Amino acid sequence: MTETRVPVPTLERLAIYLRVLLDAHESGIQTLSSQEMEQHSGISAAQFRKDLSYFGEFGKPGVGYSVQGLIACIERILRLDEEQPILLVGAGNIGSALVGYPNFRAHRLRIAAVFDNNFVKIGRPFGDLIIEDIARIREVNAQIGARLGIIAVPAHAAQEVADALVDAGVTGILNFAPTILRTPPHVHVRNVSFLQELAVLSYHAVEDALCVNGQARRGGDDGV
Amino acid sequence: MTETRVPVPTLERLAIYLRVLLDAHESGIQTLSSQEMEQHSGISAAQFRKDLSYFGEFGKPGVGYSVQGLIACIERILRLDEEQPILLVGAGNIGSALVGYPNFRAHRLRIAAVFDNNFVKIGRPFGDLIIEDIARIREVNAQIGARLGIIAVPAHAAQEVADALVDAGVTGILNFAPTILRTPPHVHVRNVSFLQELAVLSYHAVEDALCVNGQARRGGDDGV
DNA sequence: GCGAGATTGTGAACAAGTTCACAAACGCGC
DNA sequence: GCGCGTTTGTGAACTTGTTCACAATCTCGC
Ligand SMILES: NC(=O)c1ccc[n+]([C@@H]2O[C@H](COP(=O)([O-])OP(=O)(O)OC[C@H]3O[C@@H](n4cnc5c(N)ncnc54)[C@H](O)[C@@H]3O)[C@@H](O)[C@H]2O)c1
Ligand SMILES: NC(=O)c1ccc[n+]([C@@H]2O[C@H](COP(=O)([O-])OP(=O)(O)OC[C@H]3O[C@@H](n4cnc5c(N)ncnc54)[C@H](O)[C@@H]3O)[C@@H](O)[C@H]2O)c1
Repeated sequence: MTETRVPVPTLERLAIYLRVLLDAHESGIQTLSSQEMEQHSGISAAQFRKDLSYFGEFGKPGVGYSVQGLIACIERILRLDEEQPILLVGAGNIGSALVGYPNFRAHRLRIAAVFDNNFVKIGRPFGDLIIEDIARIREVNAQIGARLGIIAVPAHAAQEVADALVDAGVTGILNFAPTILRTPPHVHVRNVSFLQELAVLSYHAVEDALCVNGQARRGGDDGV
Repeated sequence: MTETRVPVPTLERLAIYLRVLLDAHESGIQTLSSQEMEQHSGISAAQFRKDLSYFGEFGKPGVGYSVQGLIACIERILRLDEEQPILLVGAGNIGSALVGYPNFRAHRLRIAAVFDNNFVKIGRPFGDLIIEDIARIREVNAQIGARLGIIAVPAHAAQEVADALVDAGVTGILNFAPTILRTPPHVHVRNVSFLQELAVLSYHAVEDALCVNGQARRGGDDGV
């Protein structure tokens, strides 16, 4: 385990492993080999072991990994070992789905406050919370101390909301709006784009249809 | 342009380019250089050109790319040049956000039918649609001919829904449920996991906080 | 305690994707 | 038409991430 920078794909998979482990724990399974992890996660056993090797040694040769122990380790790595408060901005469709989502709890992620700028909405209940004025975000987060924020506002408002989140002390942003956000270097942004996902599927769906129905046809495109 | 298999990251970026181009078109811009694309998309000019090179030559040296022309080309590549019907399964929170989402239109993606198995919901209106019985999915898609499906049901029901979608002729699935789906090889699946995204952010958010506040502290973890 | 069988952790080989750098292509002004 | 500044398209170099393969480690039964 030579301490290098951890690849992002590894972090993404860590969350998948964690889900599998929680399921296994639920089912009363005590121990899991990398082989079994491959079965359940679809990620190769070698990849699983390599991923963990960035952080230390968690398994026992000949046995596998303690489910409970590994859960604790991965949670610690991902800082999910203690509750992570989150600021949600945008009390619309997406925001609505998120506040009601029960699975966050299992990962100790909690939406701690919701903000909007529509003063018809401000003051109204939203899930367990009351919608707050976006103007008060700094002040509110002085209490909460959240490092994570979610942007669920229309694209044209996303940048100013990002600025407000950063100003309020957030260093990680999950962005649902279809825009590129400009943020200081210490702030991490991850974009969620359903359109992008569907576009990729669209390409493949038809591509494969051609290969299945017609004869497997490759190249042939003149390109001009 | 040697005809090779197109990398998935390239396809993902194609959707981003398309969005930038549509914005530019909206603003009346006629021509765009790869340099300008970098400005707007955050993706390097070289990457942009390399991505396009998988599909042909679309620009003019010394000038750049015709915005309108490139929009048409990328739409054709992503099969977004004619309407793509989509089957949505699960008329819950996520489903609700999706049916009401206006941006799909701009990409010629249309949710053509919604299915659920809760017979309190079946028959009710949902956006512009009426919720259909999941049992009728094959029959309904015989009319529609959709190749794309979205799974927005609880995790425990996701696999059977996936099977139903495949049976109905779908070859691309966007999956919101936190499970690994088992599908035939010709079916492409993309998973959307907010938890995963947040977990990655959680790692970085705190990691960076340490580097900013405390002294840049690396290693030191005993790992056992 | 010791051999058999299982499984880990990891360097080394490999694959995939990104960046570089430059020749070829273009438009424009003269 | 011709040189000049601009920008493309792309092989080659580089970087990053994945897979392989095997020595080292552990358990268990006897
Ligand atoms: N609905 C979907 O299925 C879907 C899918 C993909 C992406 N998105 C994107 O997610 C974002 C949110 O989508 P939605 O459907 O929830 O939108 P929505 O219109 O339902 O909600 C947006 C909310 O943001 C609030 N808002 C606007 N400007 C604000 C500001 N400056 N500060 C604070 N709040 C502000 C509005 O008052 C509204 O309550 C959009 O960018 C959309 O493109 C939505
Ligand atoms: N809500 C969120 O913010 C969120 C976030 C991330 C992931 N997800 C995931 O997305 C999925 C949907 O979430 P949601 O909040 O919309 O759930 P939901 O409970 O609001 O809706 C689920 C819908 O699926 C229907 N359904 C259940 N079994 C079915 C079956 N066999 N066939 C057809 N329909 C069936 C239910 O009747 C219900 O209408 C879940 O897997 C959830 O884990 C949700």
